[in-house]
Amino acid sequence: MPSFKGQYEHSVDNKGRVAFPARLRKLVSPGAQDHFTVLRGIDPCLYLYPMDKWEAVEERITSVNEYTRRGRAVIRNFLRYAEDLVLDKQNRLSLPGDLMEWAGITTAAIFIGSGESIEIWSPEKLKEADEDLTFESYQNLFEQVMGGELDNEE
Amino acid sequence: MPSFKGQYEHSVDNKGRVAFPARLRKLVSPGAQDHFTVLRGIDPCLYLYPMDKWEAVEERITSVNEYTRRGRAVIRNFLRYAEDLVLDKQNRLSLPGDLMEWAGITTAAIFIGSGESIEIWSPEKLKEADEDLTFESYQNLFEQVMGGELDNEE
DNA sequence: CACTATTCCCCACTTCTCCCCACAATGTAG
DNA sequence: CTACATTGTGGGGAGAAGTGGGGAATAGTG
Repeated sequence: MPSFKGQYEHSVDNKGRVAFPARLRKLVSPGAQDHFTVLRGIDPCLYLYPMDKWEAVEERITSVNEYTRRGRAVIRNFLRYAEDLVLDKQNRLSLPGDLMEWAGITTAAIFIGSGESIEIWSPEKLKEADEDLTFESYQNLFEQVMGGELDNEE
Repeated sequence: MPSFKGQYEHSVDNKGRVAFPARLRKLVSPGAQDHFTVLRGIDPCLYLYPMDKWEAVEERITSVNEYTRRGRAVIRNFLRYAEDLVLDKQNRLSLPGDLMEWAGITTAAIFIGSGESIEIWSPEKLKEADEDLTFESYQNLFEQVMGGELDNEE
């Protein structure tokens, strides 16, 4: 199954709806049935998982030790900002207001295909995050990925 | 399977379409089924991978840990400038507008067979790159890379 | 129960993508 | 040299994708 890839900007209408990019839709497994889960990311953006990929994430989170305060804190703060979504008949998503606000998304959103999941950024926040992404750092990144020095910690 | 080789210039029409060189098409494995992935290169050009070759790249990228900010950044910034393409019925590619713009491709594109992949250059950028690399310095480079220190870094 | 707010389906319109047709240029076989 | 196939190039047009708004059904509130 091919990874999500590419970046696509779409406008958010005043009802909080965003078109889900058609190119990405073609990469969603039919098994996901237009069902997704969004949640806060560890960067200032939202993560969007199609249903079938989300199941793996749930397995990961349920494997966290729930009998420590650290473990409970992670579980609590991970899942409390997660929400299930379904595409409407026009292939749009209604992003929850609190998540949009947290991610700084107002009139436009940028979808970035990131392998197993999709990131949703406000254009402004993405621009900030991109300030330390020069062409040179992209070249280094490229060499890492293609060239072989990928330890799984990276 | 033979390596991609040779160089072919084709015009880009005002819909962003470029003919895929017939000579190269004959070298694409039937398993690729006219499917390709383009992405930014580490020189100011685009890289084009037939599907069967690209799959190995995806395997590498999906092995990166997606639960760290560093890993996320690697995945995001690598895949966001990549896009899947399919040849149309006239054996043409529709290059994405943002990638064309980044590579400076407007009315013409030069395909360069490069082993496992194909490079796509704007004629202007290629000329600049050629001017930076005289034949003499190419001779030295060639000897270094091919003749001697064959570590996988170069 | 009445009132408000929200959700989501449907419709309308614009833009874009891609299929199809056409044709010129090049290559190939007899 | 001629006949025919392949390749490269361009454009028209059907259908898909993106965007916005009206309005019915649903849920939340006092």
